[in-house]
Amino acid sequence: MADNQKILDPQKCMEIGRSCACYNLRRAARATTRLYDDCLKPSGLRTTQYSVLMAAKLRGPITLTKLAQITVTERTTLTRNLTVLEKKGLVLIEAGKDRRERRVSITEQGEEALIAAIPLWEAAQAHIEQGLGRQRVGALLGDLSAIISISRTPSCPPWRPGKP
Amino acid sequence: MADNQKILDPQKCMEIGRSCACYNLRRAARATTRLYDDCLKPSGLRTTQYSVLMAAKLRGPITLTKLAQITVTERTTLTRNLTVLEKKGLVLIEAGKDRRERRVSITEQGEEALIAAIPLWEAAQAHIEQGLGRQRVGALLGDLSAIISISRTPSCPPWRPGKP
DNA sequence: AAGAATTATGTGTATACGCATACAGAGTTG
DNA sequence: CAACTCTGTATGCGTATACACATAATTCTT
Repeated sequence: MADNQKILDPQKCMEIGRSCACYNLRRAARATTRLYDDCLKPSGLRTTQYSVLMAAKLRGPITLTKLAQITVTERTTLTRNLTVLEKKGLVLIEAGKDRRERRVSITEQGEEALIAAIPLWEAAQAHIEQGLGRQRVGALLGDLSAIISISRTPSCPPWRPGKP
Repeated sequence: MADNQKILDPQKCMEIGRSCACYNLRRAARATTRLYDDCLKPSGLRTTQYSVLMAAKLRGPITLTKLAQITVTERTTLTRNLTVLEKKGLVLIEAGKDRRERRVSITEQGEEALIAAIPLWEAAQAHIEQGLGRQRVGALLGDLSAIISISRTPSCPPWRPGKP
């Protein structure tokens, strides 16, 4: 089987499009984001903001880097996402003992925003669970966790040059 | 069960964070995107660009709106994504008979980019399939398709005001 | 055929995302 | 303590995402 074909086999392309984990995860993420964003609209929060806020609530005062690891977000992305929440007064960002650190915590106003958002989130989540079935949703969540772990494992060596 | 609590139950928050379909889909999408982007790096294509290019290849000359539906992307987002590919000379965008339409097709250079990218994509995909198992990947793909359909179904009525 | 409704697309604005790079504080070593 | 390294963040840049709104071309109505 010659790997480096000069001509693109339509059959193969079809199969690639159908089976690509990343493509389909991104499509599904976009679709669900629109649903959740739409449901959350009355709260003034977007899904991303809701998620970060919830993580800040749960993990209490936490450093940027740790919060980024939990949410599988680039540190630099999280920095800017948090800026939005800080401007809205929903989170507090302050220096820790180690003055390099920035510790994130939820504010009173942030908690109120969450309280308002939770029933809206429940509607979106219920829509998914009713459509797919709770069991399948559970299986999906397990697969997603596994996918995250696997994606973080830096195999795929020939194409991950790293730092020489 | 009082729905509108004044206090956030940590237990409940934990459960929400663990079970939110959107949050976990987005996390997984970010994780896989980094893996695929990393593998695709030698080709000069990002995952998004690779996917759009592949769709353009498969669907031949196709209008923006239809391509947007297939890729589950906002039309306006796709417009800008295509601009990047057009600047690189990988796609051609031209008016159709109906002069409102913009028809997208892949160029010769675009096909060459795909040919170079496919083995890199295969490495990323193989990494996922080896880690999760082909069967579980298959189940996941099915769930993702279902999630997309469900998310597009505009139930969730009280929170989708629509146009009055 | 003039006007209305519909369809296909583009722009302004704002958020979300991440790589490369820079910098500042903390720890380590001579 | 000076120099080096390591760690935690921030900034510059470019791409990705989508809503609200605007525009142009087609189709429908009367």
